[in-house]
Amino acid sequence: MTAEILAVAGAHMARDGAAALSLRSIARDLGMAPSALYRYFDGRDALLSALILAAYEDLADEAERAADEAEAGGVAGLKGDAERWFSVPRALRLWALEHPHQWGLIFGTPVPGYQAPEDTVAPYARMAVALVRPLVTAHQAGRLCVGADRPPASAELRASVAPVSEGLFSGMPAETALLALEAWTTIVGAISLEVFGHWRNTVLDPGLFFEATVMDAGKAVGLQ
Amino acid sequence: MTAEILAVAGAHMARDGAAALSLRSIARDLGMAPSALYRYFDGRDALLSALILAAYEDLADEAERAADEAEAGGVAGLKGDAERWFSVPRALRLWALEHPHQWGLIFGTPVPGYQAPEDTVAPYARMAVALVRPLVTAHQAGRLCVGADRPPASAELRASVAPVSEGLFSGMPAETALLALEAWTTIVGAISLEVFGHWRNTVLDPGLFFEATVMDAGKAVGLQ
DNA sequence: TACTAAATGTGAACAGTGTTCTTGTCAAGT
DNA sequence: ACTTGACAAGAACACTGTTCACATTTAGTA
Repeated sequence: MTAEILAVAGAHMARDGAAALSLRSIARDLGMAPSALYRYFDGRDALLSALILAAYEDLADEAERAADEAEAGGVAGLKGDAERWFSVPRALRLWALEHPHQWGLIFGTPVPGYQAPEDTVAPYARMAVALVRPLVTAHQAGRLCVGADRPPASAELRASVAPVSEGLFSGMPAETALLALEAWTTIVGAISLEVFGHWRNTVLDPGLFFEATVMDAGKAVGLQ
Repeated sequence: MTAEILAVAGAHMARDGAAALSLRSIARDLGMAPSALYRYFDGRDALLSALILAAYEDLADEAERAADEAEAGGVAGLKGDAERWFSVPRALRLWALEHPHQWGLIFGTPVPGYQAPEDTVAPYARMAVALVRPLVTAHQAGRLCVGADRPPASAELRASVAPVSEGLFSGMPAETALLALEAWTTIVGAISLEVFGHWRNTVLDPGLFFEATVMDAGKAVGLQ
């Protein structure tokens, strides 16, 4: 039953966005009284939180699926490093284009009266390791030439990215973590700008631009 | 009177966010009846549109002020190219941190029932030229070494960024426009990720990370 | 079988919202 | 003196989230 409520709530969200989510309209679609929903969720905010969590999980699943598929292409190099690197960002972008409102739920304006529950850090981490997996495999194969002409990062900067450096890139130079974070920043920025409609009359082929952007970011991290 | 309404509406927005903006509460603060507001704005959406436009203008003013100040430091090179390049992004970030809700209004989830009016393209363009000004001055001084080791962009890709290439970088290689757009993507991504709270337990010093990110992006465009 | 207790759903009510419409007032201009 | 317009108020309508008291069903157990 909880799942059924979540399903129709998700459908409403996908069609009208989070701001227009109405408990009464969901109840109408389910043939129930509005107050009946309170047996399963204590209020609109809780329902929205559940939807946000579901969006995180869905996006993380998508990222992992893309990473798995890229690795299945042959870690040895049947697919190039660049191609593997691109697969997760492409999957994220396609997911975002298919589910713009859910993307906005995760990376857009935070919804008021809602602070990210601890449950979102798990899917967020899954997404991060999926994105990063091609980088560490390339590093283990000795094909990641870090910081071509980049001066070494300061101690403060290295300390600032320590969580990522130690969590995702242990045993690798801190500059790699820094540059990977910058790549992540660029990827999220590119998808958000496109999904939120900022490329109008600016970037005529967002898909092409996205590919070039992600590839340049990958090169900056050390991929060739 | 219209200005007065906008003022208290802006105050409400800055405190509670756009989703919580209430016509009745604004009317209460003004000592008026809610219906009286309809003399000046035809509905909540129109008022929100005015606030969005005001946010665009404010942000563009800030960017231009920063660019002017950077140039006043001496175009000849009293300030370095890198320092000039960083000044506008820093101003954007500080503005966003001071006005997180207005930043969300511009670069966050699009508000439903609102499509960007034509009026926003003017401030958006002002912001773009302010950001780009240090790049073109560096180019004119012959200090912009474009695409160090980057292979030339394909014809389709160059065509895709033609609006920016011809509008902001006329007479300069299309790769510069592409890389500047990528830098813009990174800047917006970095600010949004920080303002929307995604650096929690990830980037410990967002200011430091932002500076490094923008500098790396500038170097990618050809600054040294 | 009879009783209990939990689970589930209903309906009315309250406070709040955006919006519209009718009415009223007040000031300026012929 | 009369009209026109701007400005504001108030009531009303259709919504919204939320709470509460009350039914109804279901399952488990003495």
